[in-house]
Amino acid sequence: MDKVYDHKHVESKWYSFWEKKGFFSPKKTKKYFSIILPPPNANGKLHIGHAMYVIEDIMVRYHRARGDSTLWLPGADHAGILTQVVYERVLEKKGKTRHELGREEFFKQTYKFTQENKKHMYTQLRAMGFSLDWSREKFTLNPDISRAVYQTFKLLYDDGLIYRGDRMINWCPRCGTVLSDLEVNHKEKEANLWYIKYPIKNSKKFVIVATTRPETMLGDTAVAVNPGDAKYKDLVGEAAILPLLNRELPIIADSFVDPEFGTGAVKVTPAHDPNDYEIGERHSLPKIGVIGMDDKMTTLAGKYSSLDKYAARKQILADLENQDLVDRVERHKYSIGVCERCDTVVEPQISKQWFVAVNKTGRSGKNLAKNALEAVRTGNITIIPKRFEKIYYHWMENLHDWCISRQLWWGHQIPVWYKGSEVHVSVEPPKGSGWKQDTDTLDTWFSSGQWTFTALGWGQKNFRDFEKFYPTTVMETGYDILFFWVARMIMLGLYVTDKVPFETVYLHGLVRDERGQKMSKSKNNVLDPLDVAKKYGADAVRMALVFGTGSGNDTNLGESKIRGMRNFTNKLWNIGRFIIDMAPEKRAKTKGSEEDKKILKELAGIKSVVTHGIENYNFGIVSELLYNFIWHEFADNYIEYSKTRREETQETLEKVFEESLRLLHPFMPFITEELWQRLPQAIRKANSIMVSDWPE
RNA sequence: GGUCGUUUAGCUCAGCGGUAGAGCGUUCGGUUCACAUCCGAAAGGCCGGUGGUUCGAGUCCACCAACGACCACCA
Repeated sequence: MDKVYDHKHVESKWYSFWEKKGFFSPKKTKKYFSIILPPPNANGKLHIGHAMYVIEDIMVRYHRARGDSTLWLPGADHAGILTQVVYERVLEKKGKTRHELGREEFFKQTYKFTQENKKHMYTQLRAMGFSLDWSREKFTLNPDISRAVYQTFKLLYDDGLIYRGDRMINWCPRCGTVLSDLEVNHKEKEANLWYIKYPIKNSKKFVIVATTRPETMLGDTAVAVNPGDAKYKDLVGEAAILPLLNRELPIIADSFVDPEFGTGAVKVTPAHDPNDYEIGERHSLPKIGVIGMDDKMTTLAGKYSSLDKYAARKQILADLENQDLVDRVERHKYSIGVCERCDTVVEPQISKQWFVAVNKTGRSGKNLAKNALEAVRTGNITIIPKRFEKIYYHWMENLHDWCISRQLWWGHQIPVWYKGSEVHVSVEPPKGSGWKQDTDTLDTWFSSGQWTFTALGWGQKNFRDFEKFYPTTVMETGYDILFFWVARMIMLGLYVTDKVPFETVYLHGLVRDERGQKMSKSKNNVLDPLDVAKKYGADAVRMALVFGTGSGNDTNLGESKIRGMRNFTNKLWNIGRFIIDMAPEKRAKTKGSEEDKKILKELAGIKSVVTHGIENYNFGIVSELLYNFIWHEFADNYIEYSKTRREETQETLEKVFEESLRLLHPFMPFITEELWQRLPQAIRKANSIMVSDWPE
């Protein structure tokens, strides 16, 4: 054995050994343990956050050693809007647009793009040592998955829980699609608040309204005041004249209006503001769309039509100034919605879209949000750390209907066909001619929300895995997608299968750089998991990611920590060298000295602590204790002690080392396998540490 | 506006009721004898602040402060 451990000669060798032996597939035993890998987006390579999958690998390797029928199922996500945006950027560099390619060709190219990324990502997952069952690999856009997703759509539709309607939605003018509320980020901004004078009909007086968006005034259909506002009491029922267009606007009373804000009078634009939309509904106001889906003013905007909305704003303000209708301007902080994927300012629009009625009880008696809340409240699903349960409740209790249609080309096309006024919802296209399929695609989270059961074969030809491994045992993912994904999986899982999709949700934190800053290319602080794995070994990277971390908290990771863990691999290696390479020729019976008793007692203690720790998701502590035991108890104390009496300590050395390797294997699979294989055959009870029993 | 989290050694973080911990860094001393990716020793903390509960509190409770995150339809 070399003096220094070289992971390069070890890691890839063992991974292909395990894979060839079929160790990643579940054995047939009574107890099941399953985790569905949160599918990484197939539009790039893996980042350090994905390396957190190591937590899943630890659980999976542990349960395999416990003898459970253990499945860890890999897959990749087509990631609808994000992938479309990414591939559009690829096209942009070639000076092309998706419209030049056309829908079919764009889809074809994007598909190819994702398959290439996928292949590369899978290589990366293997390099990290993740013991995934590749024979069951799935892609969210596979035809069989698509069929299953269509079945769910139909179930919900037939149950009255999916509907199509004109609603106020978030529109991204850049992406050209509707976004769900979750896909809109709110940014705090300081902007002008313009106070505009609206003349009162048959009077020389004005009512002054405040707005941050003067261009929307062209779509005003009322002025609203608070019903209890004495200052405007006499105006209610009167009319104001909309400047520039001279439209008559009723002055109405609505309790939404805050008498303390601005002037206490609000312009109402039902077509371009969610609150105004609500007011409009309550008072049956007309809705005049003056901003088009392309962010240019429509023909309803009169002389401003075809101007970009910001250009229109400028012009409108100038025109108002000329008529002396701008009372004053204040600086004002407000929050503005932007597209999560491209940062473009989102425009509220009224548009016909497909929605999931999350708060409604269907004919089946099921209610998505209610049932999903109950599952956690009753403890059928446990969320770790516990504080996220409260966050989950709060979100679920305030859910709005979920818009699931997207005007994208990349995704599952909506399984609805139209012919004239007929609407046909089904998995297969309807028979007969003249039917045209809906051109929209489904929100990517609508399909990934079903991943726990579609990936296991639900609704497909081979659903044996579903019968065995569903509900899955643990869902391990980042807390940042609790709403996007976890909540949707709970809703759809319960709805479709009548069972929880998983028993436990374990949420890990985000990986940040050494100083706690978010990793980003512009800051040049990005750690590529494969780069560091190449440099220090995947074992070291894995250990560094869990060592001394608390669940649900963000973890700061720098190269120095990984280096420290690499040093630990070297320590292990040299312990191995000492025990294996430099074994004494003869052995004597163990006398059972105080030192022997001490190390064996400590070993027994560490076994119990590690077992409990893994069962209770305390990976940070467990890894730290193992590290300290092996280095500071075993190496620094017992091995030092053994040096002067090798013959009578060799047996204990081997025993403690062998068991330590098995305990450490879920964390550092490669080096533990390598060293374990070098131990005397007599003390190894399997042909791989990966399939040997957990130390009892 | 609401909710949640964080605040412990120079840096990054564990610990969450019983005499202050780790990794990295720092200082001093070690070249045969597994490992300098090492060994031995040491310095360094009124565990954010103020009250309270307790025989006993980084550890539980209340309030405060700073930082961070998330949610939210105030023009």
